[in-house]
Amino acid sequence: MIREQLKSHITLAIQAAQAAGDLPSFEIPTFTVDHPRQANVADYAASIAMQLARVTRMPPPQIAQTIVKHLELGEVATAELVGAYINFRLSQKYLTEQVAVILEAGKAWGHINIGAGKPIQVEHGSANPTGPLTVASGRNVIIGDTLANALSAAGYAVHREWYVNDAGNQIRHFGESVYARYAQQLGRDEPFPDDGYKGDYINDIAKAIIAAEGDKYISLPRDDARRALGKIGIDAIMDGVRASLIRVSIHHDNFFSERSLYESGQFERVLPILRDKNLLIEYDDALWFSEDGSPIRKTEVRGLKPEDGQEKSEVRSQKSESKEQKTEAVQVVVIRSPKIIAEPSERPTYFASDIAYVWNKLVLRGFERAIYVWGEDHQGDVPRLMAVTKALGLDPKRVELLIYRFITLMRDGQEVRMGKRSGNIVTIDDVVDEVGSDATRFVLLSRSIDTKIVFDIDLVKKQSDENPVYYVQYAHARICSILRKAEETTDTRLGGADSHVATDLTTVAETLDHQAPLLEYQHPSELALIRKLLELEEVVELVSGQLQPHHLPAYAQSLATTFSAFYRDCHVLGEAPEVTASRLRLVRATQATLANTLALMGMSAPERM
RNA sequence: GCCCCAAUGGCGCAGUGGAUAGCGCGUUUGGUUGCGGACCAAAAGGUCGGGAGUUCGAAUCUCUCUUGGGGCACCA
Repeated sequence: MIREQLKSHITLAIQAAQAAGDLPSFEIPTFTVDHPRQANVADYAASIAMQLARVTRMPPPQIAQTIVKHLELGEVATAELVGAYINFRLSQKYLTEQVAVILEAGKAWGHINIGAGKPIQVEHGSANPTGPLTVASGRNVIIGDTLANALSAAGYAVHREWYVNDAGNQIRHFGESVYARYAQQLGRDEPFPDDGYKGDYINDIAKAIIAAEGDKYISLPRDDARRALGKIGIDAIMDGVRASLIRVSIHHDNFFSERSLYESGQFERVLPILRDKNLLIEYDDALWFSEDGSPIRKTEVRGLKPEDGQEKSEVRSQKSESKEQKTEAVQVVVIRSPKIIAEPSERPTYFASDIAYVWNKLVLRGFERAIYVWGEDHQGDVPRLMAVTKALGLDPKRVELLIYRFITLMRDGQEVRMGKRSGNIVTIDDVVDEVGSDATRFVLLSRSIDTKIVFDIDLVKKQSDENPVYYVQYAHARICSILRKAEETTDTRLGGADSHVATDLTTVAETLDHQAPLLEYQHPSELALIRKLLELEEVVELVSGQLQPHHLPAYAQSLATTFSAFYRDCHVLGEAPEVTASRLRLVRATQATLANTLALMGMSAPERM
């Protein structure tokens, strides 16, 4: 990447200056080369001279001058001093060459290799398998999938996983619900459980089971029937979820069963690690994890209100003693208890699963990093997962938890309230049916994960003409139109081959891709466009490094805008043959960049709209 | 009460310790005898919530206050 190149040039210049005695001896600190806030100032700028003022005891402008004196940039760029800033402007020659680089890379343009093939897991989705995929979970999977795309482009070996919560109380309620509907449809007078799932889809599942297997479960003992029907129901739900995911271009490498952590004995094998460190404590008939191994007191039980004033004041005085203590609240969580479920051996708590699961990810499967995409409702669970990761002797930096804020769905000017239990849900399918997958993905990606998104279905539909998603795709379609037109009017200017070869867009594109560069680009709008194309690598670095997918839509829009300026200023077809050919190559490179950006976001790049 | 997140033009949001804080929408005024007008240009619009601190330099880091959102079940 050009930014890295410039950095190493600066480093070399500093070392040369030191060797020549122009700068004193010191260790070069980490520094950055950035885009100036105002693009017309320079392409890149370094403020290293100001950083070095103290260590060199020289005035910053003089340091900058000294560095520039020793800078050898070749024909890549020119350096200019502005005060203590070293400003770089990429040369026309360099920029022109980059178009060939982009065309050569093609679909791989934008791929960088900071990941070096390291195995990394992105777990996303993982909604309870008790109902269809909701639009609320849509943000989860779309964030996760896009990050996985970006990490993959950044050179990591990415594994995409969905964690199926197929154990626990919710699953029991779900099984009971399916059983009740099943029995009711077979004419039994079966009461529907109070905690049951009331959605119509439960009826559909029951109906399908009856159609496929008849009434055979009715004669089984109730608990057995409940379990069996629950399992069938989960499979049915997950089949539906998978179908919904495909519609938004999301693929998981694995659907990991929570239950398998117990059935395989993994959980029982991990537990001794904590026991050996004396971090497991028996209290009140339950098994607890205590981060520092201290005994459990009632006041420490998460969420339990102190029962008398004395304990309460004890807690308060402890908290207010020092600020360090406040931030390091000890994590105390129950692992299993007969109060949660009568047979704790069958299935401990959700947190117990988390323990075995993180061990499974980092140790058994050897992912260097495990990224979790969680909704804000799980925000409170972050400290305990980090605590147990540490307790297992694993580097907590390997676990990265992304907490995104929920979306508010609006329809007919009103907020749509959702709840899986009540059956009042808006599925991702509903939204995709109305506004399409591309718009759904773009809208849900367009803001930082810390920002609540108001997804107004009517607005997204109504505004479609002015919607950024169409603006971006329009730019791509327009490019394709130019390439098509080039094919119609083609002659030898398209690169030596006989003029009848180009029969479709692909052929034109391939011809362009392998053509030798003809002219050096010099129009400001041409050069601005190339600079913008080069940013894709930086965006991939940014998104994968900071795990912030919202930079992608922003870049896509900015790229489309820059292309529009070029389109306005630089006519492509019908110019002098070399000009047309050069600009066609640039247009083609823009198409590749735009298409790759859209692909990272999981969106289509339409040739016509 | 404790924890997490946020506060940046009218609205919605970007912003990596660095130069004159950007983008979209909206508003105003313009632009087509051109490869797709689903387009483009110009203008107006900011004490970056308040205060203190660190730093050569703070929208960005620290502390504090204010306001808003979320989380604080032996639920998942």
